[in-house]
Amino acid sequence: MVSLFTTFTAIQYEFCLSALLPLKAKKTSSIREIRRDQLSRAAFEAVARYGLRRTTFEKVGELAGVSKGVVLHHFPDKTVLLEAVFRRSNSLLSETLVELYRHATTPCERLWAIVIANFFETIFNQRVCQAWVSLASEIPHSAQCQRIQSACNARIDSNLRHALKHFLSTEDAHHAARQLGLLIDGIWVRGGLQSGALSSKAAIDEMEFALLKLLPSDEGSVRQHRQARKKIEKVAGIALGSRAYQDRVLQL
Amino acid sequence: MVSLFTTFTAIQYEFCLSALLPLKAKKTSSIREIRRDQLSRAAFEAVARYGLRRTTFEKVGELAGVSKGVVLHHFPDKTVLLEAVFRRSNSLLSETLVELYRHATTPCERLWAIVIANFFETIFNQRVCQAWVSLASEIPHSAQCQRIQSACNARIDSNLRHALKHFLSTEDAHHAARQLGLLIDGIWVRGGLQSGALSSKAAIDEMEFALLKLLPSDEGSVRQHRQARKKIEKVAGIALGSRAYQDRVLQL
DNA sequence: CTATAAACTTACCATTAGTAAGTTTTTAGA
DNA sequence: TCTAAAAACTTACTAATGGTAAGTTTATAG
Repeated sequence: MVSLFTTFTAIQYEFCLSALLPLKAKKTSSIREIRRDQLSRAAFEAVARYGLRRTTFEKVGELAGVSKGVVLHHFPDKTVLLEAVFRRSNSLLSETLVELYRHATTPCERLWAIVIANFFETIFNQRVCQAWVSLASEIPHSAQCQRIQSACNARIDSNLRHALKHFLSTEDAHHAARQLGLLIDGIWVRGGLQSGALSSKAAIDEMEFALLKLLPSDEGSVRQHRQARKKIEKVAGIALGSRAYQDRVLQL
Repeated sequence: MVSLFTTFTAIQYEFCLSALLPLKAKKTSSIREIRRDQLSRAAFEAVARYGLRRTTFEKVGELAGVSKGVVLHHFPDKTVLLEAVFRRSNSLLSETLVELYRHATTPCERLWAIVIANFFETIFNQRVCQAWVSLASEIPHSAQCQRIQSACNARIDSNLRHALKHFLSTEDAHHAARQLGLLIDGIWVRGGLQSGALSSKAAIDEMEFALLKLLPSDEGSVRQHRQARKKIEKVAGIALGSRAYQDRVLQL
C-alpha cells in the first residue's frame, strides 16, 4: 500500500534533492556519484584541516556524517580517494576559468580571466592553498594525479600563450606564458605556507605587476589592462557569486 | 688489558671517522648529533623515495641501517623527525648561499649568488624538489617548520632587496624581490611536480629572463649580468664541488 | 513480485606510531 | 683504574589505522 507518508531513506532524500537542483549541464547522478562527491568534499576538508598525514578514513567519514566503512566502500584505498579530491579541485578551477572565459571578448580580457580564475576569493585562500600543497605531494606517486596536473598546467599555459600572442612574438609569448605559470604556482605555494594569509587582491596585484613587466606597456595599454581587470573582476563577482555556482563550490 | 686489537663498536668507529673529517668549522659532535644527522638524512631519502604518507619509522631505520627503535629513541615522534629533516635541508641551502656570497663582490654578482645557490645541480633536482613539496605540506601544522620557512624566505627576500637596490628605487627593489622570491618557489614546485625533470640550467635561465625584465637592461648591463652569472657558476663549480662540501651534502 | 546488483555494516587482520621498561654501552669523576 | 650515572639501544607491548572479506539491507530492472 502506497501512502503519502511513505518514508524515505536518507540517501533517497539526498538523491531527490540533487535532482531538483537547477544546475545547468547536470547529469542525473547515481547514488554512487553523489556519495563520491560528498566524500571527496569531506576528504578535501580533512586534508585542509588536519594535513595529509593526519587525514584518516574515520575523520573523512566523520566530516561526511557516515562511517569509515562507507568511505572505503566507495573508494578502494587512500590513493584513489586523494586522486578524486585532486580531480575535484582541479575541475573546479577549470570550470571557473571556462565560465570567466565566456565573458572575455578581447585577448587582454582573456589574460585577466586566467588570472582572476586562479585567484578569486572563493578559490584562493589559505585553507585551500594548504590543502593544494598537501595534495601536490601525492602527485609524484600517482600516475592519475600526474596526468591531471600536467593537463591543467598545459591548458593554462596554452591559454596564456594564445592570449599573449596578440602582444608579443610567438617566442616571447611562449616565454612569458611560462613565467606567468611559474608565478601562479609560486603564489599558490606562498599562499599556503606564509604565516599571514595572502589576500586575493595581493595575489592579483602580483600578477598584474608581472604582466606589466612582461608586456610592452605604454600609457594606453596600461589603461586597457586596468579596464580589463575591472571588467573581469565584476563578471567574476556576478558569475561566481550565483547560487548555482556557490552550491557546487562553496564548501570546497 | 688494552691491546692494539681492542675491538670498536660501530658507533665508536663512526665517531672516530667524523672526528677525522677535515671539515672546517666542525664542532666535535656527540653521538646523538651524529645519529640525528644520519637519521634525518635517511628520513629525507625516505620522503623523497616513498612520499610523506609512505614514510615509516621502519623504512627510515632500514635506510639508515638501524632498527626502528633507534629512530624513535632519537626523535620522539614523526613531527619532530620531519622538522629535523626540514631544518637540515634549509640550512644546506643557507650554507650554500653563504659560501657563494663570500665570493660575490658586486651587487650583480650577489644577485647571481642567490640564484645559483637555489638552483645548482647538487641542490636542485627532481628528487629534492619532490621531497621539498612533501615537507612543505607539514609547515602549516608545525610551528617549528613555520619559523624555519619564514626565516628562510625573509633572508632570501632581504638579500634580494639589498642587491636590487643598486639598480632600482627602494620601492621597486622591494617589489622585484618579491616577484623573484615567488618565482623561485614556483620553479621549485614545478621541478618536483612536472613529469619531465627541470634541469638546473633551465631553472637558472628562467631566473635570468625574469631578472632582465625586472631590471633596467641596456646593452652594458646585460653583458654585466652574463659575466656575473658565468663567474658565480664557476665559483659554485669549485666551492660546491670540493670534497668537504660534497661529504656534507652529497647524500641529501 | 522477484532476482540481481548495489549500498551499507560488521568483524577481522596486518602495519604502524608511540610507550614503557628493560639491558648494554659510554662517560665523567674519584 | 674503578664506579656510578647517563645515555644508547633493545624488546615487548598498546592503540590507532588502512584495508579485507563476508554478511545484511536496500534499490532496481524485468
